[in-house]
Amino acid sequence: MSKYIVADDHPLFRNAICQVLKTIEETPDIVEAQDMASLQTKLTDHPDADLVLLDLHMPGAHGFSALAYVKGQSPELPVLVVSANEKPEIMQRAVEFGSKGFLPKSSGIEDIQTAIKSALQGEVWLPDSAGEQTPASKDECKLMKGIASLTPQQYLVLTMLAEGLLNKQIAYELDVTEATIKAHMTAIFRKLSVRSRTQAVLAISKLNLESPQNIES
Amino acid sequence: MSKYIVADDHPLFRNAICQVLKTIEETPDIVEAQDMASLQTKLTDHPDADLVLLDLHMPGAHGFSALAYVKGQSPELPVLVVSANEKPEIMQRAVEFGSKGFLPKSSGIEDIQTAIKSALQGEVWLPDSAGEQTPASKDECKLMKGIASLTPQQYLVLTMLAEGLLNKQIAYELDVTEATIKAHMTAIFRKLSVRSRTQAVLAISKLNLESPQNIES
DNA sequence: ATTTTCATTAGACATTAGTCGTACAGGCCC
DNA sequence: GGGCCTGTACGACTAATGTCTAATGAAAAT
Repeated sequence: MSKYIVADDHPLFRNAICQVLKTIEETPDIVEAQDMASLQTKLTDHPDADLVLLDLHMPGAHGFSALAYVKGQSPELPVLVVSANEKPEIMQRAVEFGSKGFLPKSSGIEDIQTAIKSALQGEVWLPDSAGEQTPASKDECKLMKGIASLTPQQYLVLTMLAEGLLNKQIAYELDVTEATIKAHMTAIFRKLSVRSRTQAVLAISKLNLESPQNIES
Repeated sequence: MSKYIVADDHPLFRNAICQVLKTIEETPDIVEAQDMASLQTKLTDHPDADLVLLDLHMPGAHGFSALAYVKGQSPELPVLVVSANEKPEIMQRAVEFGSKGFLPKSSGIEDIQTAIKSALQGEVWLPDSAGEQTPASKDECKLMKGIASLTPQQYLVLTMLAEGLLNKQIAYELDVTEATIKAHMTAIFRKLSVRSRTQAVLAISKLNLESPQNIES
C-alpha cells in the first residue's frame, strides 16, 4: 500500500484525485493539504509518504518556489506537479527542477493513472503536449537550490515578502519581533544570492513564468 | 507616404521589417530605435509618425509596461506589438492594452503586411493562433493606466527599479541626487497605487506574464 | 554525555527608503 | 506680460530596511 499526500486548495479537485488513486489500489493511504502551511506539517508528520501530488497555485505557494521548497524539505520524496497551466515550458521546468512529471488539470483519468504509476517507479511522465528540449538556465537552477535550502520559517517569510508586506507586518502575523524578520531576510538574501528585498522579489517573479525566449540572434 | 518607427534591439530583425515595409510602399519613411531611450527620443522627434512597430523585449522595456508607456506618451499613435512570444494570452493582452495587433516574429511576410495595413487603417489584426476570449482584469487595466501616466523620467526610474538597483545607484546613473530619485519613487508609487518599491516590482512583474488561470472552481 | 551545528530569537547600530515642503524652469491659457 | 500647471530637482525629517553580535534551545554527531 502506498501513501500519498495530495496538496491542492480545491476540495473538489482533491476529491477527484483521491478517486483516481482508489482505482490504482484498493486502500490508498491519502493525506490531504490545502495550503503550504498544512503541506509542511504533513511532510514532517508523514516522512514515509511515497508521493506528493502538488498544485503550484495553492495559498502560500509562489510558482516553482513551492516545488523547490518541498524538494528541499524532503529531497527523496517524489513529487508530481499538478497545475491548470498547460504551457510546455512550465512542464519542462517542473521536471528540470526535480518533479517526476507534470499533470495538467485537464488530463484524462488514464493519464493521471499513468503519471502516478510512473512517478512511484521513479520515472518521469509528461503529457504529449509537452515539447522536447529543456533549455535550462544556470541562474534559475542556482535560485531553485537556494529556495530549497530555506528553512520552513524562512520560506514562510519569503512568501509574505512576495505579498508585498512590510517587515513590521510580517512580524505581527508571525508573532515575533521585527528584528527576527530582519534576520530571516538577511538569511534569505544570502541563500538566494541577492542583496535586497527588491532583488529577492525580482528573482522569484522571474522563476514563476519566465519563458526562455531569450535565445536571440 | 507613411512614416514608421521600428523599435527592436536586433538589427537583423529591424532590417527584415524594413524590407517588408518596402513591399508595402515604395519609399517608406523609417525611423529605427534599438532601446526604450532612443524610442522615446524618436517619439518626440517624429510626432507625425503613422505607426510604431514595438518589440516588448528591448533594453529598458519590461513586458507590457513598454506598451503602456508608449501609449501614454503618444496616445493617438497606433502601435503594433512584435514579439517572439506566441502565447494567445499575451496576444490578447496586447490588444486589450491598446495595441493594434500582435505580430509573432515567426510570422510570414504576408501576415506582416496584413497586420501593418490593418493597423494603419485603425483596425486590429491578430494571427489565427490567438484565441477568442479576452478575460480582462480591473487591476491590470488600472496598472496599465498608471504606467501610461508616468513621465519619461519616471518610467526610466521604474525600469531601473525593476533591475533591482538601489536609489543611490539610480541617482548615480542619472546624475542627480538621491533625493530626486526618492521623489520620483514617491510619484511612481502614487501612480501605480502601491506603497513601496517592493509592491511596485510585484505589480509590474504580474503584468509581464500573468496568465488568467485564476478562474477556478 | 558532551560537543557541534544550526534554526530561531533579539538588541544595537548603520544604511536605505519614503514623505513633505519647496524651488525653479518650460509650456499654456487668458 | 501675468498667472497656472507640470516636470524636474533638492534638503530635511521620519520610517523602514539590513548587518552585526550574541543568546537560547533543539537536534545531530562524537
